[in-house]
Amino acid sequence: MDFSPEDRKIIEEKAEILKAISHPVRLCIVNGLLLTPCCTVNKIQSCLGLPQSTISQHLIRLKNSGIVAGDRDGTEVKYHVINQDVIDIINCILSDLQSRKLKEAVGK
Amino acid sequence: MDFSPEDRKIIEEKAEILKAISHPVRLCIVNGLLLTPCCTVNKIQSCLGLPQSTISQHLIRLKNSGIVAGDRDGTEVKYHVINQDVIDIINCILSDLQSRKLKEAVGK
DNA sequence: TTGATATATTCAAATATATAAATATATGGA
DNA sequence: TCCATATATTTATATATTTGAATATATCAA
Repeated sequence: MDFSPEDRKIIEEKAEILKAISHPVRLCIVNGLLLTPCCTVNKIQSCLGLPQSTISQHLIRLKNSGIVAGDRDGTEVKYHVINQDVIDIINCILSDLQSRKLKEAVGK
Repeated sequence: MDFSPEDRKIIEEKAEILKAISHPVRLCIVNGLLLTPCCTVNKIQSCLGLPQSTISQHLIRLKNSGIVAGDRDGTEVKYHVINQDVIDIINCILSDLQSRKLKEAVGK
């Protein structure tokens, strides 16, 4: 168990990704964006019931970490997840919650 | 995309796990413990070249988050990973690094 | 241009985290 | 018991993060 500078760099990059999704609000946002891609800030805000600036700041954090990307559509910006590690991690640890959500969606 | 209190609780718990492994030193420790289980604090310390108290504190953080457990063996304490989510996540995002390490180990 | 809506940015305050030296505790052997 | 080794805890300091109000910007329509 010994790490080269290259190994350490990989570990630091992965740690940065984990840190970006390790906040409940951001994990919620990313999980939501996987279930319902192309949400706007407004939609996310009304789901989570937090101030607009708080949501915006979390989204920018996620964008700066390369986890989400936003496409402007008129006055709105639609976000979606672009990082495969994050997709894998969430499919891994939130699969139960996700499949339950999908069932609910079908039930409607 | 709407979350019940139960969903939120799940998300908070998972976020807590992610946060615990989102620090480079702790990610390094956990990754190392998966490759080489039952390391002592001393061994981890000499691998990472950090003060003993720093390593100990990170290990305690990991223990308090339910990610590792330590077994005392005389004066030593041997740690290993006990959290399946964490095992899955690391197998997911550090598989390249891990398989390289395993090859190196075989090559010796 | 003006107004309405959506999103981003700035700012200050509160809170949390990371670090390492110093110290304390635990264990086993002489 | 006393000593050596290993690990845990305390403490102080530095740094980072989170929050939301206030403000700024962007886009479109009238």
